[in-house]
Amino acid sequence: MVAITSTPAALLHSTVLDWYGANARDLPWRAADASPWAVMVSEFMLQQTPVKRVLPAYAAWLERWPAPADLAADAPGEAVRMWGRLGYPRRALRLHAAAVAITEQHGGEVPDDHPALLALPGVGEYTAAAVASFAFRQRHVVLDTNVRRVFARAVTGVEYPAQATTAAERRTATEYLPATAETAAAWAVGAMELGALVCTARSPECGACPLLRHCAWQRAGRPPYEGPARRGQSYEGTDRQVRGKLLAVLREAHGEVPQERLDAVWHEPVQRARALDGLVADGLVEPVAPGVYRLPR
DNA sequence: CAGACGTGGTT
DNA sequence: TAACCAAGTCT
Repeated sequence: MVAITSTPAALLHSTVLDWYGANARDLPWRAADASPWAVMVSEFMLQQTPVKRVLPAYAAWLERWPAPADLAADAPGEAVRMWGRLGYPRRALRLHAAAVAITEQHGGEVPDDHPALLALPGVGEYTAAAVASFAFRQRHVVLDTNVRRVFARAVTGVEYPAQATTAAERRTATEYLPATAETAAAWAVGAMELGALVCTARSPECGACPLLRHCAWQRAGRPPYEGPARRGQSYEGTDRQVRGKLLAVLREAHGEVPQERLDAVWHEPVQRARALDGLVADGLVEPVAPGVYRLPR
């Protein structure tokens, strides 16, 4: 049902809420019994990693560590190992550090206020708002890449948002933030879902979009993106690739690894050494003796 | 604040 | 195929 409303924002809200009610995916972190910790785990994993790849890792993680204290009691290296091939393994380290902070400073319960969430390792503006909104049903601007794209198109009338989040975007998102907490929380997840399923980056399904008639980009004739080339993420031959190969060996080793096993993953010694040093500096790898390494204890 | 930071799927 | 994209954070 669509509510009779008087403002454009309220119309947008009810339209998206109705659409979400009929089209939302049945994701485990949205289940009624998903704990705040489960929501937080999902948010860490979903930072730059697609839902499909997160699903199995999320289930395995929570089975092993159902509460923050469970993870905090384990070695950070175990978090890195469980992270598997989700990518950006520093997130695993930060999630472990967040679990320690929650255990030591918050009695083992994920804090429910935004500033406390923001103070946790690996929790930035988006994740703090997302956990506060999804887990605690609070009223926050939840501005991720999906919501930014929906705003860019439906409100601003351009195909893509700027590379970095601008003050203008935050202003727009704040203007459109529903007044009540429950509606704001529903709007946050609904706008994200719309961006993820319909208003997608590559080929949006405008024909199936509930905002078709309200969309400024549509009204403007869907003009193509004009800004500077959106820089790709080159990977082949980068330190990141070497780090990934090194860490993969450590993850699968379940113990100490001699230098020669690491040397085998990359031919170029200078870059290889730089990558390994970087992993050590980041705390992802621990030197135990000259020429011997392992995941952090 | 631009750039670093993994990995795999899609176009 | 190379480029782009995926619920970002940190420095």
